[in-house]
Amino acid sequence: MKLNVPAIAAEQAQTRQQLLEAAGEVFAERGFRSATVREICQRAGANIAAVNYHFGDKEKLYLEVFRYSQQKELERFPQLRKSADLPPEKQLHAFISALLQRIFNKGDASWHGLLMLREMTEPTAALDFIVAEKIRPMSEHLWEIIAELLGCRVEDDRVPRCSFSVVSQCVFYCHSRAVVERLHPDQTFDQKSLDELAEHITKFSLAGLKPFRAVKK
Amino acid sequence: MKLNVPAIAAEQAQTRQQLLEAAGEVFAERGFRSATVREICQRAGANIAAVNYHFGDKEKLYLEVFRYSQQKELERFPQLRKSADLPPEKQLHAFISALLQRIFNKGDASWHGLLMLREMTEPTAALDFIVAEKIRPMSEHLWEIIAELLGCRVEDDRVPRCSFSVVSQCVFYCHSRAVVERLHPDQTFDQKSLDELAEHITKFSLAGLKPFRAVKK
DNA sequence: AGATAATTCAAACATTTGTTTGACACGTCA
DNA sequence: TGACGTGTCAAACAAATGTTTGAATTATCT
Repeated sequence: MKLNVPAIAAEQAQTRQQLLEAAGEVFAERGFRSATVREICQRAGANIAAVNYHFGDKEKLYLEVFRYSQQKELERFPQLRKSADLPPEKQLHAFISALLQRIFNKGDASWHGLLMLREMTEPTAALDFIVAEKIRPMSEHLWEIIAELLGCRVEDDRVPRCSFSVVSQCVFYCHSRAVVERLHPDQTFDQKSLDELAEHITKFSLAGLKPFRAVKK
Repeated sequence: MKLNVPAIAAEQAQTRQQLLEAAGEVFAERGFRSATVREICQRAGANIAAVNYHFGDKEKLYLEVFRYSQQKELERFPQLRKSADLPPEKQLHAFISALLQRIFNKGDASWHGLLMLREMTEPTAALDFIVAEKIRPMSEHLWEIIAELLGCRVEDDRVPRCSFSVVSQCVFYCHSRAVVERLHPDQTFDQKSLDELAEHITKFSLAGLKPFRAVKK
């Protein structure tokens, strides 16, 4: 079964990347265990032996997918941090909005979020990588915003709890999407809904933070 | 391999139930696909053929586990609804507290929550059952509380959004437990922490609801 | 006790699946 | 041109796994 002539050298060295893309899809759809290297290779247009040749085995491919995913997401969403000149209320809104954008990123690789979701219920070494490279930086950024809004130090006990209260409202629509869709079948997640959602969460959170504000000093 | 003599007739008719218990554990630990009927039967002290004999096949066993789980939870947590004589603020606190108790139920069947978690990332027919039998009733109860706090009708658009903001803070510690543990390794989930958490979420939510209150009429 | 149905058991079957193998194609460089 | 390294391919291998089977065991009822 020979492919057509064009794109010879081009596709040649791309097998590895196509495997990563296909693996990302399949792992996200089926999970590590249920995903088969046969399907991955088929979707990548590669031979069954390609995975073992390029990555060693299925598990090494899985870990490599996360590095690849993280790298691609960095290209897609370069900034998100550093806007310290804005008032903290605006910063919080920007944070929430950006987080929702990432979560519902329908772009060319919507499997990033799904893969992370799977790591939640069944953590592997990949989750340590994700937390260290992705979640902790975001979390610390949010802490700074929250601490400023509360008027306390970042190390204060109230900061992580209130941060969780904010983040939880965002990730909820990702984690519990299946339930939300069953409870409210008409709910959509287009850009307009996302903006409204960010608005709601910001309003709710800013008000929710108030009783935790440090006493004037 | 003969077992010892005592508990003959007792264990005999229990094979089916022991299979359900063991299946609940294994499905929760490994997921539907990765769970093997061999391990389930081994943990239940039954023969490999027991699953097919008592339930038909692995998938029917899986669905039966959810019915069994739901039934057991109803025995464990009978009430949770109906306390309309209390002020809505107290009702909200009771709801949040009860939800956290359920989520972190360490009792004789801590796999209920894990199983639900897996259904989130990979919904099957079981999720429809759960939503209809378990989640929707709880959700509607919360709607009534929220509507009363907001001073609006249950059908108002603000009600489901604000409800999600409340529920999300509770289920977050279940869904993102793996991340929370990595960010805050010292965090525990004993009874005392749970009470404090319920306190926090209630305080945050009651304040968060304020700007959404209907204008006086 | 004896017949009948229900249940359990060890073994085998058929399929799936990750991995390996050895041959083949292609480009590079001496 | 010829040797060599890289990448690809079809086929096969070995292990795991859901399911089936037919005999053995146990319970139930007359």
